[in-house]
Amino acid sequence: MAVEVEKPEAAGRAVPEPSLRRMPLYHRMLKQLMDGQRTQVTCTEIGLQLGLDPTQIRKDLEYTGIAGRPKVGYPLGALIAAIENFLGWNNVNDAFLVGAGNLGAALLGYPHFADYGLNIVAAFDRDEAKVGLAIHGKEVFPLSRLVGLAQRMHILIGIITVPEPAAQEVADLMAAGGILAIWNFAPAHLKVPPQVIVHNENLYCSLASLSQKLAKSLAAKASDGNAEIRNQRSE
Amino acid sequence: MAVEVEKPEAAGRAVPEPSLRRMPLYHRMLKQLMDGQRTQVTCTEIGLQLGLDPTQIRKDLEYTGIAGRPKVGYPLGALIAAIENFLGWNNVNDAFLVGAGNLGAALLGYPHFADYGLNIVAAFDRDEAKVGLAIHGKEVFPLSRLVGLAQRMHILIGIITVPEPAAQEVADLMAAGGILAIWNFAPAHLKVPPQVIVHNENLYCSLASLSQKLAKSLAAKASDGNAEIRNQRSE
DNA sequence: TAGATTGTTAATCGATTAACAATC
DNA sequence: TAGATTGTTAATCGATTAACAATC
Repeated sequence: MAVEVEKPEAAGRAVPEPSLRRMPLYHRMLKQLMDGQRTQVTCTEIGLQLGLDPTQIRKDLEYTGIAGRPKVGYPLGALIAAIENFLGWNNVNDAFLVGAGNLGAALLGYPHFADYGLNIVAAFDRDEAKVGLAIHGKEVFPLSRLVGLAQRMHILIGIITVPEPAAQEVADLMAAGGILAIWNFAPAHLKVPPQVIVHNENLYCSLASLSQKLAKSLAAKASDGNAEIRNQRSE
Repeated sequence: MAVEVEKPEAAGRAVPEPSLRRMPLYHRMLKQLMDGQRTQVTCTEIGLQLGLDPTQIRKDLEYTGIAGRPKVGYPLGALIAAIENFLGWNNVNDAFLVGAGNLGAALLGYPHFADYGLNIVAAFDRDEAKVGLAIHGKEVFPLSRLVGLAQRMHILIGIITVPEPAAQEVADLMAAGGILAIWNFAPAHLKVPPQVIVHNENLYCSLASLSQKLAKSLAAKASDGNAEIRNQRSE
């Protein structure tokens, strides 16, 4: 007998990455409005504040399931709650961080991650000298204990802040420990099993984009300047 | 007399942001190949290694001005040089970093930024206790000296690693100091003059995207599991 | 030559933006 | 009512992917 498998409604249609990344911007702005005794907010207002198109915001907010009222806008409290619910900030995930160097320590000390669904419960490092230390209140364990502890504690999120050459090995350990989402700060292309989600936070990529734009803007300015000089001469 | 202003060729057609962000990935991979005595490389090969489409890579590489040869590929050394030149990594820009906290210190200690066109020459902080310290060899100056020093040293890049409430004020100081590109790590929407480029590196935005995907993937899995149970029952 | 790869043009896909009816 | 805003559909825009001739 052929069994009709229902399409899991949870899968639904994937939310566009840019929309996901704008959600926290809305959330922060709305929280600030909330402090000012407001109860309603319109897309026009959010757009003005954040420099975004109101239509785009309306479409983004639709993903959260909130309903607004024409001319009035969205109820502020309900909207904030809808965003938090949509992003899964209500059920906080425990996470392991591997690589207790400068950047790792900075993330361990990052404020308010818990408000954003992330709770870093422990750090790991290969360096014996770091093992046993507490950095911003999080204990550092030896790398050898990563797989076992991740399995036992049902850890789902791993953060990689090791140097590039060690990144793949750490990713392998995380996958072996049952971790399903990796936030990777090492400039490396990780190979992971298909069920594991990887998010690369490669600062060199961001920097490349910034510096290329700066170079281009300077070149344009220099060119404008030259044109101006030519124009003055020809007058 | 109406003067015909030539369109500055430097402006050209803007390079897509995704292409810019892939450049460093190519660069790193090619550098590694270079160590292995190779002299040529094809898009097929790069694509296989990085999990990208060869056609996309070919289009990206076209922006650097490199020319390849059918069946042979691109000359490795020339390609690396073309990428570096395209991204402006040959002329390194001096930068100021404001906010010598955890994250700021991590960036001050970030390795190889100079190889990627960025040279952080000084840090600034409002905290008197930090002023005068050297963090990873970079001296910390009081915030009050930012504008003057930026002007005198012709600094073009500013990095913001202060807490959110101070970010706008720091951006204003940077703009006043003649800085043209801001790499902003504070979760704030900065208002800057039109000539200033802002790149936001908001970790909460990345995290939101990651955790929402994880939540969705878990929901799908749970739903699959339920479907399986239903199927077993119906057999 | 045969076959793989480049360079380039066309088709597709997805996100943003515009248009507009419904409604408060 | 008049006018602003939501919700939704269509048009536009830009990036990715496919197709294919040129060529090594």
